[in-house]
Amino acid sequence: MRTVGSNGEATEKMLRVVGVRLIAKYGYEAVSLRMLAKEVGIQAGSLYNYINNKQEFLFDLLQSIITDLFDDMDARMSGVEDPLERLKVFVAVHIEFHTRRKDEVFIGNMELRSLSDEHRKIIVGMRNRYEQLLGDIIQAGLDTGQFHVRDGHVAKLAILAMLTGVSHWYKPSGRLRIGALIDEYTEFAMAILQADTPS
Amino acid sequence: MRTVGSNGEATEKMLRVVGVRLIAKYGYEAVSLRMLAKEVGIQAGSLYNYINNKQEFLFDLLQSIITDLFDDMDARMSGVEDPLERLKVFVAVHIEFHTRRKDEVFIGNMELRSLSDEHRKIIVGMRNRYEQLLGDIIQAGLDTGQFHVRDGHVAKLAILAMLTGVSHWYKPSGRLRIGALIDEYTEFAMAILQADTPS
Amino acid sequence: MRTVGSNGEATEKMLRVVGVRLIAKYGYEAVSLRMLAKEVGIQAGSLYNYINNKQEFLFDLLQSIITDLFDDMDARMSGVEDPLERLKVFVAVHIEFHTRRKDEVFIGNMELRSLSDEHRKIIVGMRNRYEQLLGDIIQAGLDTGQFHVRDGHVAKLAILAMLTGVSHWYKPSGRLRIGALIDEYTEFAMAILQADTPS
Amino acid sequence: MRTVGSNGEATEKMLRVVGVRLIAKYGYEAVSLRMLAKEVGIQAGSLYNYINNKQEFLFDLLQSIITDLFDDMDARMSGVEDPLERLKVFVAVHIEFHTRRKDEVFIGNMELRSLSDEHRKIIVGMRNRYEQLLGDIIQAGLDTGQFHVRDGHVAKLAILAMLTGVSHWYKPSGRLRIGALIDEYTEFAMAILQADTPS
DNA sequence: TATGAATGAGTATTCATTCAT
DNA sequence: AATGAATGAATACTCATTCAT
Repeated sequence: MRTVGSNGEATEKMLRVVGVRLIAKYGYEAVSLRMLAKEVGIQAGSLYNYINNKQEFLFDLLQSIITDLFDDMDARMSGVEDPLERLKVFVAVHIEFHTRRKDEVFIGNMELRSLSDEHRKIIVGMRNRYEQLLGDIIQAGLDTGQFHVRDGHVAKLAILAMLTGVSHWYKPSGRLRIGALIDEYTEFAMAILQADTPS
Repeated sequence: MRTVGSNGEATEKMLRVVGVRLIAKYGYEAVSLRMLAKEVGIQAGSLYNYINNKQEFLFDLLQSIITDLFDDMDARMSGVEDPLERLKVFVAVHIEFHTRRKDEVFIGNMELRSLSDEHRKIIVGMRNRYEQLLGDIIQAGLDTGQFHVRDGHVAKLAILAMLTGVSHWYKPSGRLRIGALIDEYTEFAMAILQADTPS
Repeated sequence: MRTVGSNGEATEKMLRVVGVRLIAKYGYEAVSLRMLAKEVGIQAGSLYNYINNKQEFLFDLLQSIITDLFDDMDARMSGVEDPLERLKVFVAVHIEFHTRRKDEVFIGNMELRSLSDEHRKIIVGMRNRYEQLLGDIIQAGLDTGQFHVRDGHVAKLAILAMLTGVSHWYKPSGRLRIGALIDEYTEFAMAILQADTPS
Repeated sequence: MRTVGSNGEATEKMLRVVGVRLIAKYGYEAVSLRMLAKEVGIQAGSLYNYINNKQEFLFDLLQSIITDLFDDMDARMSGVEDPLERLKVFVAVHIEFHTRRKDEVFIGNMELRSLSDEHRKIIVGMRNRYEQLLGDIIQAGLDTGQFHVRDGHVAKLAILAMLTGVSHWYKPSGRLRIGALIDEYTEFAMAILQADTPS
């Protein structure tokens, strides 16, 4: 029976937005479905019209986040071959995503612990594949002689931590434009890799 | 009601160690006092001979961690004046602490959300003062002309995220010695800051 | 997880009745929500569909009791002007209420200690206003010369304690009809006040 | 081993005084042995050098209170034969005790519910014997024709409730001297009983 | 699609009590 | 006579989840 005021699609979207916001703020474990339902404007029981259970809800969120990131990266990377150019694209896309969708990537990094073992395996696998994109770029640059860093593996980890860190402090209202940020971080990444700058 | 085996000091130490390990693995919210007590080998109620409540337990852990980090840094930094030398000390101490006491700094970064507002204010204040140590080093290097980075503030954030990241992946059994890690990260930090290397 | 038999209104009424009975018998502190829930026929957690917490449950009970008493008194007192007549009404209504709803007034007198400071302030305020009804009647009778007691304030306290005492021993199955009780207590009250009896 | 600072007798007295005060204020169930111990200045476990358990502690308190009341009454009543004189003594002793030891009689009336069945039987038996003292006085006065109340039983209950009520509101710092109070209440009791006043 | 009443297991915390020292 | 570490059972309360309506 269709209750007066029922409104499936809007509710579903809101659920996702509210879920991300609350989990980013309080953490998955600290967010109760009652709290979530209240913010969405429905009763707790009604959430089950949209989710199977709390754990799958988290998994779906995290999966769609990393999928989006991957897709963004893929689209922008296609056709770019030169390692240095690919590095610049990587930094740009990563920073853009990590500032524009900061809450989402934040929970993507924080809530892996809250996933069930099976779910975590899947998400970590996706994340590893994503991070390997940068690993491959670095290796390619070392092969071509454009990069000169000693330990490409550590460099990859260092650059990823450095770039991802923006999601911890970035505020849209802040001093820095995203473009300027990308320029800075591109220079940092190139410096770490001791990249040759084309004359 | 056997009280044989009462052993306050040992229990207290164990509580701290077990607490850090469990919180690092599952997160503060997901760790129940029952679980904690079981690992320590006492009844849940007996925890209250050592803690006032779960929240204060977390706060005390986090506070002592950052205090130790600060004290370590202070001791090693004393007498060092040159900005470049100070930068090297900062990187070395930070990496050492973040590898040797990796679980502790991990929860120090992850569990700020789980603190009460008042407790969080205190811990964040301490963390800000700690991070400003690096900010001051960078500014001093810019003033002396030893560093040439465009935006010292962003550089500080980038370096801190990069360095702190080791606590997310470091394994004592891994390929890399701490000494080698420090060397790598020192180079990275200097590269980011475009530090002059003394001839 | 059977929800067959969900029946909000009936449960709510029963909760109130059972609550009054248990608190009157064992005292608020000694009554656990488990016990209460068991008597009502639901699980302890389900109580929270009806109450916010144990303390508010008590407050709501006490508040509705004194409100009912006040309303009863108000209704029966309206239109009666003569102090002696008002005294008789007061005694009659008070005794009727304190016999017919003896458990309720009993907890109303016994459980003030169990209220939070804020709740107690409210209930005591209501009780004081109620008791002042008698104080005003006595003062009026003294003013008209119908009563001759030396200290009206002490007389008020004495009469109230005397009347309220019935809730400590009254049994519906006992020897005395409520009507006879009222007659006795009316005489006692008049005697205490040294009221002139109209010839 | 005699611990430094151990001080048995003083502790025992203090325990009684503190116990009465706390139970009067918060109620037996709401007073924890930890709270009690803290006020006395010892650890909770040390209480068991003085009490067998919490329930017996309450019983001992209540028993000694009613015993003291009984003894006071007995001593002052001895040698008095005339019903009216005995009534006056009863009122005087009762009021004196209920004002001077107000906290004690307060818990004596409030905490019967908190006694075990066996303990309660004993205390209620003692209280009934005490109250029967007044019942006997009234009956004697009716027999001699000095009192004229219709229902001696209800009169007994009414007078007892009235007299005992002082323990609910009496404050030593208040307006009324105990002597004046006794005079008032003696008049009230005589009025209730319609006692002949000797010319 | 939504409600609201319900479950049963869980949570942090408190408590009376014990006992080796 | 006192401590302090411990127990085991209890307490108020929360939670994810179910399901008849």
